Amino acid sequence: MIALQNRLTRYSPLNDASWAVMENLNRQETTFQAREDIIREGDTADRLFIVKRGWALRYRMLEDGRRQIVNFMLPGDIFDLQALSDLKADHTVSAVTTCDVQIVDQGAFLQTLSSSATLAGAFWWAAVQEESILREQIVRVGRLSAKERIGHLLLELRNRLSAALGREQDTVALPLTRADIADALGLTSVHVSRTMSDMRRSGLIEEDNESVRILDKSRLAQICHFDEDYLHIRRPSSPLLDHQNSRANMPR
Amino acid sequence: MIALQNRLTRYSPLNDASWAVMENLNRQETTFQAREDIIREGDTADRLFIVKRGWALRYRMLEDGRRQIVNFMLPGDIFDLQALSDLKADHTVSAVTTCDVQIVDQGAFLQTLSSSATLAGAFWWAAVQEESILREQIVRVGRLSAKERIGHLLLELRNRLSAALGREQDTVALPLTRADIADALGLTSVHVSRTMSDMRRSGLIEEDNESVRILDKSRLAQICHFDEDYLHIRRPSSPLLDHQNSRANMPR
DNA sequence: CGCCCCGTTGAGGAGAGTCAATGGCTGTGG
DNA sequence: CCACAGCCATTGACTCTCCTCAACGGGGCG
Repeated sequence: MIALQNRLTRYSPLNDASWAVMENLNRQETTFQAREDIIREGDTADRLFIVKRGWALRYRMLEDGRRQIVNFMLPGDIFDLQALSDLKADHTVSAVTTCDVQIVDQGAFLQTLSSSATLAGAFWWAAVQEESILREQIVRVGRLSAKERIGHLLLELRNRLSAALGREQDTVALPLTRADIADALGLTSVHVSRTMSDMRRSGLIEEDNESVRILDKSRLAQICHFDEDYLHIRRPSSPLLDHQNSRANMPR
Repeated sequence: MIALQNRLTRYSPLNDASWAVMENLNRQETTFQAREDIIREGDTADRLFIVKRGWALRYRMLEDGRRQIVNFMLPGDIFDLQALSDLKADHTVSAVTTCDVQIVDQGAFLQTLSSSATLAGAFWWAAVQEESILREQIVRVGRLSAKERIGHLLLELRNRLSAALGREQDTVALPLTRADIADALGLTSVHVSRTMSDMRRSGLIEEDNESVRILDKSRLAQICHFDEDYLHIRRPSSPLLDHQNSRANMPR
């Protein structure tokens, strides 16, 4: 709940009425077990999902067994907002940990957009950020070395989790195996293991029981070409968010 | 014009009124020369762009000179729709060839969405497809070999250009250097050159003066794990597109 | 004509992959 | 309570894809 609240109010405050509307969407909350599929390739994209607790990830599988993780969904993240289209999903989303997910169908979503411009703005921001994360993932996988990719991902997760929690954290619970990290970064689990060991030895990170501590955020960011402002988006005064009078037809 | 028409009417026909609205947006059309920047890193994202003629590309530059091309914009493509947020752009868009670009500001865009649900739907679809292309790029760069990446990209461009032209084409003009292809795929121009020479020798493609001919689409698709249905999205009957009565606040 | 950009090719090197073995941890069942 | 299976992280040895550096040649253009 806190995570979603932080997410939705990140760019503009929500009044009580808007919040009440959100609460109202709460009817269909489902818990998925770790490794359980939330969306399967081929499912029709006619609902959107909000992570209340736990982690999920989106991946695509090749016929020969290769897997590419496209992105991670953390508490407070709204996903398949963009995909909402009644098309068949071309990827699978599955739970990393036990995961409480709020499922919102199209109708309810459209109602929500109609009833609150503030909420509509919040959803819009979530979508903008989602695409920004995809672009960053392309740069990471396409042009960074193994060490840079890992550090860069850790910093992104650190920042996103800090935002969800509402306070800066340098130690983050990381419920991922080496194979998960490898499949997200276009590497192998063996090489991820080697590289993270190096990073530990060189004093960049510490690891302890499924959690990682970033020892020197600025140094790591510099090494990995991580833009410290990335996702630290301050609220601009956008007509998109304040367009009470010109109600658009297009959701989102 | 044909390209944009094909794009906008891909999923649902446009009536004359909607089309008139589109024409009306035509006021601010700009021509960019090859290599000229259309959007610079740091620019405020307060306009959207429609490619009328030519190619453009979006890239991110690292301080040490590495470049990652995030995606290509072809005739008919609408871009920065998703980014529309008054944030500072974290990437640059520049023209590949001489490029006619229609620039639409936020106000005009919102007006358009309000005035035509059909157009709103068309824009929505463009956004869905844009994100789908980004996800595909992640899989390509993350998990495919050099040969697979190149073939996969060629097939995507072939299909997108065919859609823009309104008929299937196996020979496509490819105004990209080896370095461009390399920076899109996370390779070096030397290796792209070598690999494409191999592909020519093994009878997968032919090249002639800035254009590529795909000799056996099915075989190439199989080799590269390219989903032939990718982007061949048929129009589903989505409430999102027919929601005349519940006008949403959120643009797009 | 000469410059520059681009594609190509060769030689050698490096980063990441493959295969395989080991050891720790956890869960389970006798 | 212990034995064993299964999963995961780690490490070593070796391989291979892709990179780096460099040279050469063709074509466009001033």
